[in-house]
Amino acid sequence: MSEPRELRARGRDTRRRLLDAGATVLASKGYHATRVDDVVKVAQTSHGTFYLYFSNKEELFRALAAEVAQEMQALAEKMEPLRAGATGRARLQRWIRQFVELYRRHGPVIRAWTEAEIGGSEFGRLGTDMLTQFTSVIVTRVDEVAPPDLDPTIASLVLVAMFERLNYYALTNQVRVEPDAIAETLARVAHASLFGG
Amino acid sequence: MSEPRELRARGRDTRRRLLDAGATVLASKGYHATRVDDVVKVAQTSHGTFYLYFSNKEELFRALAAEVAQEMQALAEKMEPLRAGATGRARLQRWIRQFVELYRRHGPVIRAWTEAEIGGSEFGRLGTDMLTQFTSVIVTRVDEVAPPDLDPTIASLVLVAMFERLNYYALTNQVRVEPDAIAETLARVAHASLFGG
Amino acid sequence: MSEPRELRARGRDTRRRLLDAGATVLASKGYHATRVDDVVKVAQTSHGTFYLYFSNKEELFRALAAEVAQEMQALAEKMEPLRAGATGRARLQRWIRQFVELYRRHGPVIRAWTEAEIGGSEFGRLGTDMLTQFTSVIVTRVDEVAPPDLDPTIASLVLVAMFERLNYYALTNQVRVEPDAIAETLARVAHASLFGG
Amino acid sequence: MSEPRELRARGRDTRRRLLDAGATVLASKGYHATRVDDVVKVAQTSHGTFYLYFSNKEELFRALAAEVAQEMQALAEKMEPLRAGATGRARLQRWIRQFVELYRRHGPVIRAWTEAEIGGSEFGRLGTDMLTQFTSVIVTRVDEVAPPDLDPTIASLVLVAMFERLNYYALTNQVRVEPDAIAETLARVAHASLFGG
DNA sequence: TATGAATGAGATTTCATTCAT
DNA sequence: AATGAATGAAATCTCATTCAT
Repeated sequence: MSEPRELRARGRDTRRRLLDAGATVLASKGYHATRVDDVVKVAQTSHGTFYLYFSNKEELFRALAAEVAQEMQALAEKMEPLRAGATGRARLQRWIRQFVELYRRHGPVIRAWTEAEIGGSEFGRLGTDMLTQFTSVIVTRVDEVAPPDLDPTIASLVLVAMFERLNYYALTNQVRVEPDAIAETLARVAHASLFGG
Repeated sequence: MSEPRELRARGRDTRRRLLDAGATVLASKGYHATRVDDVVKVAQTSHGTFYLYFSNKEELFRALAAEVAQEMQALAEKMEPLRAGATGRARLQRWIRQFVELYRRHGPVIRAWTEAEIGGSEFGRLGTDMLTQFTSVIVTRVDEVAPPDLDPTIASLVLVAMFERLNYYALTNQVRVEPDAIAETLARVAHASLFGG
Repeated sequence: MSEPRELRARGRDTRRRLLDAGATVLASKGYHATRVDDVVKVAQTSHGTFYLYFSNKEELFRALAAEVAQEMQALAEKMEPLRAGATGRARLQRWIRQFVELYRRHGPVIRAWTEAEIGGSEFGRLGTDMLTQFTSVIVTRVDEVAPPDLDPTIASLVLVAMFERLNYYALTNQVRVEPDAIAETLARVAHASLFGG
Repeated sequence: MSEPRELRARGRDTRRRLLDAGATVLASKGYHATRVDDVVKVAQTSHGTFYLYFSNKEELFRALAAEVAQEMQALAEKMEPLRAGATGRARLQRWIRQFVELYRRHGPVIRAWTEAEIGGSEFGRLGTDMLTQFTSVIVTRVDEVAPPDLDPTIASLVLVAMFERLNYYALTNQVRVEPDAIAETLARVAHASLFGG
């Protein structure tokens, strides 16, 4: 079914259009409220074509998620060791700035994970896994520097939690905050929690 | 329609059962996937009865949300001024401990807000409003003590973000973390970000 | 889902109407070509109602098949020992006459089994099982009287084959044959094949 | 459309491959469940190509049926006059043996006729016609020898019914019966019904 | 106050056939 | 002669809401 047929240029284009349309609709309606109908309308194609490329709605989002997961994984691995001092904080801030950028581009998909988590769909599990994996890299870094009385796992979860959620607030709510301000504040709080003020 | 008819004891009981059932189902399936059918099954009553008490599905969740909103408002107002030092941190931790407890009881509804936010339902807006209101109290407290180079609004958002999300992770994911450990870590990070290590 | 809810008189009536409608449509269109739409039209009800009683199309036919299977089983068990001579043949003929009657009433369902057999649906398997069971009773009777050089199993299959198919031809094709003539010829051929002319 | 264009060797080959694929799929899925998609996959060609050779799905099956019909007609005409006695029976058995062989090769198509009969498709009618024609030859032979109190038409239908169905049972059901055993039993029963034991 | 039954709009999915290269 | 891609009509199924008792 979903056995990835060899695609010619046109086919690849259509598939891409469907993926992009999926992301767009996801952004405005959320996972559960997204209709295949909306997606094909945005992609300017037909129902039939949709099922030519994805065997169902969930698969479209899995494909979308896989793309994002890959980027997140890559970003996680780019995180350098944490360091005290202004230089260390600046370095952390630069990394967070990239996270903000990534969230800006893929926030809808990441949010959709969360939404799908509840109810135990395949897709939701993918999100949980991603977060877990992402966090585990952070744990490594935190572990290297955390004071002995701070549990590195919980601390890392706190960091990921605030990274993710603040970006979420910034993206959805009226709260108009500049990406740089976000990154700065996050870096400051994260750094302070590990190395003190 | 929804103008609360005078209810006898039996009626009040049925209504209560429906609300509780709503919360239960919300917890396991999330907002969009919750079916009236599930709710009435759990409440051990019928479709017809449901619509005797709520004019539609959304109204049930609004009622549920109103209850939670009230508790959150009360908790926010109980937040005392923030103080440096071990005593200040301990006091903050006690307050956070109460938040953890509240989240433990009402997490599903809070999560559902988030889920419903996307797509712009009435219910979703209610959640946004709640968070905004809740945050605004925090802002007041943070404003009293934040160093001049820290934006109190963003900082407060960071705090709310990490409060909410860490609890969320703790409640959904496999991550088995004790309520007290959560409160402690959150208090520590929050305190450090405002007063230094 | 299909857990047989307790049905009140009205519900039982609707369910019955759907079953009868199913049999009617089956008769005119066959299994694969039958549309839920046709069924509900004949039953004078709605799509929604259909799925209140059967969780899908196949289940309707399974229910129908179960009813027929029960009648067939009962008829098989009513078959008396086979005997040579005019009396024996007359007795066999009376039994076959009942089979003809049964086929006249339930032919469409029996035919649908055959149609569904190919492709391996649940429903198809039910048909195979029924035939097997039905045949096995015949085998018992044939075994009591068959000459030593006649394999009772194959012989019984031949009998069942001609019983079923002749009725089928009579019911579908233009071939206008009277039920009594069918029963007589079948009895004659069956009797001759076991006891000679 | 379907007016057979002059085909070069390559075209003939493709057409043949499609016909064979059609028979294969028919065998495993039955008429109604056969998809053009399955056929072209087995034939290792494309949708577009399919419609180059057949103007629609039904036409493929008509072509297939025509081939089988021709063989059946030929076999029917090869049936020699029926005779009493061991020699006559042996002769009949040899003919039936050929029928078994034919059914073994073309059973799927013959079964598909039956399946398609219901619902009144062109293809189904073709099957009915074929059976009628086939039976009419048998009637001629039976008429020559049937005792006066046996209706030759019904008797012939009985014979055809048991020929067809027993082979069908043997081919589909688990019933493992040897071709020779089938032919022998069929010959015995048929012969007995006409000439006595 | 309660409830079993019914409804129908709308969502997903399938597949024969046509198109464009 | 061949084929990858596209289409859209039609089918199945879901579920919030209303009805009738």
